Amino acid sequence: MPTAEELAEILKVLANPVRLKILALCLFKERSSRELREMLGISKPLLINHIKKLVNAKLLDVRIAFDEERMVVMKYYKTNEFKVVIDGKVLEEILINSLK
Amino acid sequence: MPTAEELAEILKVLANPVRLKILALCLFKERSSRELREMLGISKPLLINHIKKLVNAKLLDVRIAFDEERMVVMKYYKTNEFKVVIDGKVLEEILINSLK
DNA sequence: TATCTGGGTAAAAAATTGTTTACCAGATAT
DNA sequence: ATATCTGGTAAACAATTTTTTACCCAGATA
Repeated sequence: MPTAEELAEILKVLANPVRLKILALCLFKERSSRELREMLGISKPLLINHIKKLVNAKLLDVRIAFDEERMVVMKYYKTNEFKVVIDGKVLEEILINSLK
Repeated sequence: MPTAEELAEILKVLANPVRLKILALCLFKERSSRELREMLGISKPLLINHIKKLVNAKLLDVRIAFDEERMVVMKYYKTNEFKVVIDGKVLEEILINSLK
């Protein structure tokens, strides 16, 4: 049973087309930073900024792997399974929580 | 089948605690501007601003009534029935639309 | 040496949102 | 006349979010 503030917070993370596309792209297979950048056509700091927010909200998972051959740490992103619903039932819960 | 931009737009309207509370308060009965202002403790222009966005997104309905006795136009707000879902299935649709 | 890859960050600019202040009309009441 | 109520709006200011620019590391390659 979320409060209006809590629900708004997660919706704020989802309410961005770039972040929705990142989640869509990492839905079936994990993607590297570079892959995402090329598919979305956005700058590195911008992608990292969006990824931060998604990881922070636990919508996106990170797997850190060490490439033995190239001696490089790699990060792979994959969308976490989630389901956010906003309907009358959820609003009713908010109403009850705000009255309390 | 929404695009990432379309879904983000409606989520942006929902991603605000005040607007979620307005929808919750107008869920079971229609409310006047004054009622909402007193229950939420916010200023008139601020309430109207939030209401505008909700009505614009078709999440909130307005009924305009003329009070014969007091010769005053009254507006009553009621939450429209809706259900917004964000999950793997929706993200998959976004993925297909963005590839197209 | 210079450039590429991988991983970033910090700060500033740009754009969007949220909120306040001040004002409008029309009718009623003091 | 002054103040209340209903319904607003328009402009300014504040705060947040998005995006860019510039910089950092290390290791491999030309």
